[in-house]
Amino acid sequence: MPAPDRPVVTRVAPSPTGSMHIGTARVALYNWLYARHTGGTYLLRIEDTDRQRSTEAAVDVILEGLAWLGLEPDAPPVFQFARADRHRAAVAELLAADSAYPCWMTVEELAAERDIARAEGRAIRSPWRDRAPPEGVNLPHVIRFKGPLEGETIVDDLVKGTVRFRNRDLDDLVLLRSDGAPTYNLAVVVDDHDMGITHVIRGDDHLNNTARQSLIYQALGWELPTFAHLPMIHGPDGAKLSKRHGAQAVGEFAEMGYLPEAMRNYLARLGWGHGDDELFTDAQAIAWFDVKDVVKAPARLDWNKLAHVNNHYLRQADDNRLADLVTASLKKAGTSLAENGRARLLAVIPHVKEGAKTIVELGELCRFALAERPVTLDAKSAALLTEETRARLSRLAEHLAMEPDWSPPALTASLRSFAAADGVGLGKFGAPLRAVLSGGLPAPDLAGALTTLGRDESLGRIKDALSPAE
RNA sequence: GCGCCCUUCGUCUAUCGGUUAGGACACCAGAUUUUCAAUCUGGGAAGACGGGUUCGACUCCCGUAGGGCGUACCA
Repeated sequence: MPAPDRPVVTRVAPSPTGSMHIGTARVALYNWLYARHTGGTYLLRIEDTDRQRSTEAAVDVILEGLAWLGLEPDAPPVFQFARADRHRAAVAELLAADSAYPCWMTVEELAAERDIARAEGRAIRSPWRDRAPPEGVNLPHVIRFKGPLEGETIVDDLVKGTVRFRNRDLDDLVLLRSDGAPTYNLAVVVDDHDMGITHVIRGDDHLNNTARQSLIYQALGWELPTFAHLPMIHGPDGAKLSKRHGAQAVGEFAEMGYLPEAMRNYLARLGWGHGDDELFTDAQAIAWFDVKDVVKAPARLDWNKLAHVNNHYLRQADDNRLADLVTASLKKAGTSLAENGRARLLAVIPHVKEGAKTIVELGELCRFALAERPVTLDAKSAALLTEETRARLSRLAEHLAMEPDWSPPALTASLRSFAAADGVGLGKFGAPLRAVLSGGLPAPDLAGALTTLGRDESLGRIKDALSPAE
């Protein structure tokens, strides 16, 4: 346990695989929240010891993902691979202290031992643990950790509580591969120590590793950090979250039109709670968050709730920002804006954003306003234009043209007064009016649609529909 | 096989031995109505199972079942 007066240092340590799992995003968020809550520091380490998969592009995906989420680290990232010499030096220390040993087992021998060990229900053991080196000196070998065979290792986890492991169930893990490359379990310990990490907050898929890592800390004579293992995020069906559940990577959520602040709120609430609070600001989350309140059980991703949270933030978002996002989203879908597109977007967004769950959906709701005259009507809309409704729309156009105040309340009143004057209910001309204004695309209420389009465009669209193209 | 973790409404959660087990999303019904949505009102919905401990258990202990993770010269 770190000294209580030492300032908190947390870290998120993803491996660059080409995408950033949403679970990683939540781990980052919790580390960030805890660091902010305690006035500590939040760091990033790229675990790039797997040279095959670790590309610059894969690293960028992580950096961009964190930036998008607003969870950038407080210092430049540490690259694990670059610290390989330091890791090897730590192994030299372990070797000198008789806490590690070279192992010359061949892959075949290892496979055979694995089979026997499994059959006997025990951990694998290397014969080289207590044996002198072989004759031929330069044979390839790995360096293994020499852990205790008796007693138990206790992990005091902030989330899971006290977890006990019998040391005899723990095998002597490989520290250095036969090519001299450090392994993950060694590297994390050395890096977390060197980076001064006080709280290791990570996915609970690492809980089993923790016992063996604790042993390494002890062998090196280092103070243990506090551990907190977070449950994983599953798909709606309870299985491990994967592509087939709709999305898995942070970038996919961004592309689908979720707002980063919505993701933060949703992810924070998934596996952690503060009474009945559902929607909260970053400041509130920081004030309330504590790792010890994290739930123990894995949580399932719920698209409905995410949509609800996203809608909440969409309503609050600045319209200019939304216009930017919608523009980008439409562009991705192959629609580029006309010259007055920006102005039209800004006019329509306030009227439709309450009904949108995502940016993509918001874009769909904006489409009717972006259409160029003459607006093409879909079949259903065209069918509404009978002789009778045309005549009524014509009278309505005259009526609206005289309306001095082109605002929602005035237009609502105007539509009512027209209905009265024409001796019909709103239902008689509401649908056709909507049809000629929107062409059949989704649109807000009539007054909202008229306001969005403006006087000229609205009257123009009505007029277009009255003189059908021959 | 062995080891470790987990288990409250469909989902996310509250409860920290004594509650009519609360909230949110979703769902259902109704209201509103110019489409869809939004909005408003109301409703149904839970402690996996079996043993203990206790005056009292969702809460503590044990077992069972189910799920997850690990068991790599991946991370």
